[in-house]
Amino acid sequence: MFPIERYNLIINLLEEKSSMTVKELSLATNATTATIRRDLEKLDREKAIKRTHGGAVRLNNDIDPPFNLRDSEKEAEKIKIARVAIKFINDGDTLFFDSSTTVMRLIPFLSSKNGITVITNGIKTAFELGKIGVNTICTGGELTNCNTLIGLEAINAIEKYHVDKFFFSCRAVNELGAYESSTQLVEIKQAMNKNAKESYLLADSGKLNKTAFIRLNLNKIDTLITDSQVDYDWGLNVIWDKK
Amino acid sequence: MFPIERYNLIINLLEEKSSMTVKELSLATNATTATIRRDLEKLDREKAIKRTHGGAVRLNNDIDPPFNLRDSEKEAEKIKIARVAIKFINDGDTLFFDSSTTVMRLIPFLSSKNGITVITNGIKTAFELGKIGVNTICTGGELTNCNTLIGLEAINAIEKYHVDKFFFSCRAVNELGAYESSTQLVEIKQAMNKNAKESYLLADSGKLNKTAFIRLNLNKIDTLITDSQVDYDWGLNVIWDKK
DNA sequence: ACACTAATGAACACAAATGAACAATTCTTT
DNA sequence: AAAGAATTGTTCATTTGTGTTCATTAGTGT
Repeated sequence: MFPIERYNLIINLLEEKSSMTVKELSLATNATTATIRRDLEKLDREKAIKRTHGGAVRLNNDIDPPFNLRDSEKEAEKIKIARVAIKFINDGDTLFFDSSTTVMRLIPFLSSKNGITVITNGIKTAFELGKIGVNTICTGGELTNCNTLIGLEAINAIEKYHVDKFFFSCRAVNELGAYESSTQLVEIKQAMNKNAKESYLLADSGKLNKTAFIRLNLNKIDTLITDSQVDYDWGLNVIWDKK
Repeated sequence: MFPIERYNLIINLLEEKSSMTVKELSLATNATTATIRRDLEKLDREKAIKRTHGGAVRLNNDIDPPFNLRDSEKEAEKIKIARVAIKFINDGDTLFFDSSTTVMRLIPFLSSKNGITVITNGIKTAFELGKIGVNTICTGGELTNCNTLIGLEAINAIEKYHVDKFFFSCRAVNELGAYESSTQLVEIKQAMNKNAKESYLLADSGKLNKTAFIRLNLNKIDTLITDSQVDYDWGLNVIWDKK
């Protein structure tokens, strides 16, 4: 086995198991513990894994928990957007929410509304909605990123409901449409879009005029809400924070 | 368990429970109290938690009081039970978990297993499973208590899967069966019980010989796991924490 | 063919992590 | 306030993992 193969194997094993000892890795790769230690040192330097006394753990793992503090990125913009978006929600509305952090910023403003029902594929979104007593329905599905439910189960759940409004975000937007990073996310959003009377795309200005991996058609999107003035005419209703 | 994993576990537990004693943490992590004290000292220095006499509390005390309150009781018992229960889970098992906090105490011990898949109707349960990289499927449904998914949607999801083992808790147990506080919870648990080869009921000793609103038949329950010796013969396999 | 380099394993002194024991400290109860 | 209980910090021993050095092997370039 070549070194590179071993590195990949180690990374894959760690992705599956979240932590492994040097001994386990040595057994799995047919290399001595000395070699594994050298590998781990290198992979740690390259930030591919996290070295620990006795073995290594996956990195990706602990980025998530401090959710409240974590996504300080574009926080102000997201709140601005939420303050605009909340004006489109009326008492008694039924809503689809995607699992994005931008849409989550709407939740605090929802407590002033009455009789709202939200269907979402975001676990944290559901949790936060539940906390403030909003009538919440969660789609089923497989969990990714500790947060988002995807797959057939999720799509089926979404297709059962027909709602008034769909609020969602994306990775990038341009005149051709909105972009996402995986087909599975696109499927979810298209299913929600299809079964909503109106759709609202929430995207901070940093996402405008960019692309990402896969496109989501904008056909039925009524309104793009963003945080600063835009001049493009993309054939849809564009609203931004005026102040 | 590596030190880093233990640190994360401590922080996660505190995030959920707002305060834990050194003893409880020692049970939960399989480390002696001396080690926990050293950990807490370190985590306090790093401002990740707040050390107190007898244990530790979390720093940002602003999140989800309702869920925490109910759950602060019987912590040590729940962890004891989890330590017994984990022995029944093997690599590659497929599992149903209910949304109880008792079953959640199993999660930290799951990271040492390989190829586990869990289907749950608990949002927090799903979230915690996702964090440690366990393959997780969430049922859909209506959200209650910020945590539990119920209703037809949840039942339908459960009925699609046939698993090896079902782990659950309840409000009370006696010789006639297990009791729950609502019919909807009973429906969920019966659906899971039906589609699992083996079922394990986790109940602290305070729940034994009590009743609650509605009964769940014990027919297919193989094993009751509890935290102290019991003398009753209820015609099922009863296991308790020996030490 | 030759010198050179990368990769690996083996050996070993050193360091980290932990548990156990116990005196000192802090909390609780009366 | 004093006695008793619980928790803590400290020290010590043990286990386990680590980094380093050295020798060997196999591949690379001239």
